[in-house]
Amino acid sequence: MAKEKPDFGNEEVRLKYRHTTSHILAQAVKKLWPEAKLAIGPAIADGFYYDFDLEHKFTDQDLNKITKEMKRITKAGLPLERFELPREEALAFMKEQDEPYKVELINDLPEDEIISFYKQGDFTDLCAGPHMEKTSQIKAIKLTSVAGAYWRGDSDRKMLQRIYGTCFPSQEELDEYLAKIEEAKKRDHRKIGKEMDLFALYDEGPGFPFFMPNGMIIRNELENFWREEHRKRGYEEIKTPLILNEQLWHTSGHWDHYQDNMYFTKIDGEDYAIKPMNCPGAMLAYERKLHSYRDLPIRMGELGQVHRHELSGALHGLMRVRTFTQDDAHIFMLPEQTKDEIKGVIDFIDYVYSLFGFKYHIELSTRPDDSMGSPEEWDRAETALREAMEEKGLEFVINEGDGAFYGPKLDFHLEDSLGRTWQCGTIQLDFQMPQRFDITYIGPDGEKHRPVMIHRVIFGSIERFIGILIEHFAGKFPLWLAPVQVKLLTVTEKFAGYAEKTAERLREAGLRVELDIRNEKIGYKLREARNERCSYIGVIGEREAEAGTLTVRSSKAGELGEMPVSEFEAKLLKEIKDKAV
RNA sequence: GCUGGCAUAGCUCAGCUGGUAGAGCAGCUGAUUUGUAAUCAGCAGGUCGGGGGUUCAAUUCCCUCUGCCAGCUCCA
Repeated sequence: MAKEKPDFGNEEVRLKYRHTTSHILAQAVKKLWPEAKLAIGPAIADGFYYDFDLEHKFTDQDLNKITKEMKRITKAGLPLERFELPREEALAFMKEQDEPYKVELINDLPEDEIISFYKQGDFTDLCAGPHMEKTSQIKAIKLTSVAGAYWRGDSDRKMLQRIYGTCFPSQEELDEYLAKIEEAKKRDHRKIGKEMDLFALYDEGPGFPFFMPNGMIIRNELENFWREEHRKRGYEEIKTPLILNEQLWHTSGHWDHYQDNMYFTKIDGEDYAIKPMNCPGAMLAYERKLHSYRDLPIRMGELGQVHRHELSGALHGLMRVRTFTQDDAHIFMLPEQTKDEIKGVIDFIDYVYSLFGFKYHIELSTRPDDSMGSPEEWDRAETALREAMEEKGLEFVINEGDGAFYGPKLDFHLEDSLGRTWQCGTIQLDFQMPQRFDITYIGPDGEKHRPVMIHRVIFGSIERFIGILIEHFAGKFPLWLAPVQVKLLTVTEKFAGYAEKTAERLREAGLRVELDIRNEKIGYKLREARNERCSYIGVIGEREAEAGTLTVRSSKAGELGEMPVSEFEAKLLKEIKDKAV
């Protein structure tokens, strides 16, 4: 029975397979360290893990030892047998086994839940299942790492040891997976950022990235694009200060709800804060004058640099930093304009992400524990976001309790090279700030009314977005973003004159051109130019100098052969104009 | 912040159980004038992340701080 290879294309089968392997991991650990206490061990996206509470710290050698024991268990071909117990017996059983975490899990199960166990050989685990029939169905196992993880994901609880692993129905598939991970690591934006000299982080400023000339090119192009697209969509742009006085942050609610993430300073003995968000500044900008209902919606954009105190362990290249620039905007509108504005922003985000070929998923983050405002206001805001999504026919997952303290939000998540997702775009609906700042517009009735407000970003943070771009394109950026669009290489120094003239012409046309007229072999210069990920390489020798041509190679399309400079120039300008990827 | 690991030249890395450091690439100098992924030679480059301790002697052992990596927590 069930001797055929499991269908790994089927998610249920895959999860079942890996869940069974996590039980085998637990069995092996219990065999080697009987005093280990079992927590939980689910299957996850690319594998599985199991959490243990154990005095002994697992080492890499231990992982090898455990793997050996796991292989012994799979060879033994133990059947997995399910059985159920009434609540009291289940508790007694786990108490007898001295598994306090399992006891806690059982205690927290709903009254009417059937409590089931799976037994393989001398090992039994509390588990809802399902599982494979026999341990021998598990073929290729790799334990990948050990890391700390809080019991029940609660940082106030004990930290356990988590062993991560993965498994496949064949060694070939496992090897293929591991090779893919190795490949993906080469796309790491921290590595490419260093290789292409885009940005740098120094011990002098952990989480405070420096942008180098090549990185600034990408950044400036993105910002130019951002301004142009916002202009088209009826946004105006402002810039608000980095430092504002303490009182403002009391008014906004940041003092009460966001203080742990803020930096503070004193000026002339008065308390000031460095802004962690741009909204309070935008509120002041809005209320500088009276607004008529005819003026709404007002879409006020700002490339606003914020500073947030992130925990040191959370920092990650450009993806998670302590200062970043949000491509922020605050939309002030009539209540009845809410849904259309939300839809407009959804379309805007989709337009930008699609331009780069990004895949993304959307989450609706709801009311957090520490929030401002009434449940009714939150319901109203969540409903508006939900309905806008539903009317657009878009799928989303609910991220319970992850909203901002002032309102719920739609989060747009992009993937890095290893498939980790990062929140980039977000649309947040806010009924709180308008009240707190008492901002108004004059309605048709001549009375003051309260506008509704949206906070939204498209890139999210320029820094994080650049990180995602680097990994997505592995440094081979679309031409319009590429730091070096063209590099001209001479075969010998004799052709330096023609090369310089050509470079001058292309620069004149607006292209970013570098020139390599060094006295080196063409193969050497070519190799260097390719390593620098120049978009186009133009080789210039005797033939080209005579014919007024270039021999062109594209970083994406390979050899393109010889072409007239005019044709080359037109081709590149079109590619830039089209923002081709 | 927490758990574990790591920190040697600009970069990538060697350096067994303690005896004050080495390679490749990059850089500089010279020669080579070259047609699609590395021409040759020479030179220079490091108080071995910071501080403290043990020792006759510490890059190596211990403590501590800082930073980095993976994960957790948190989040754009």
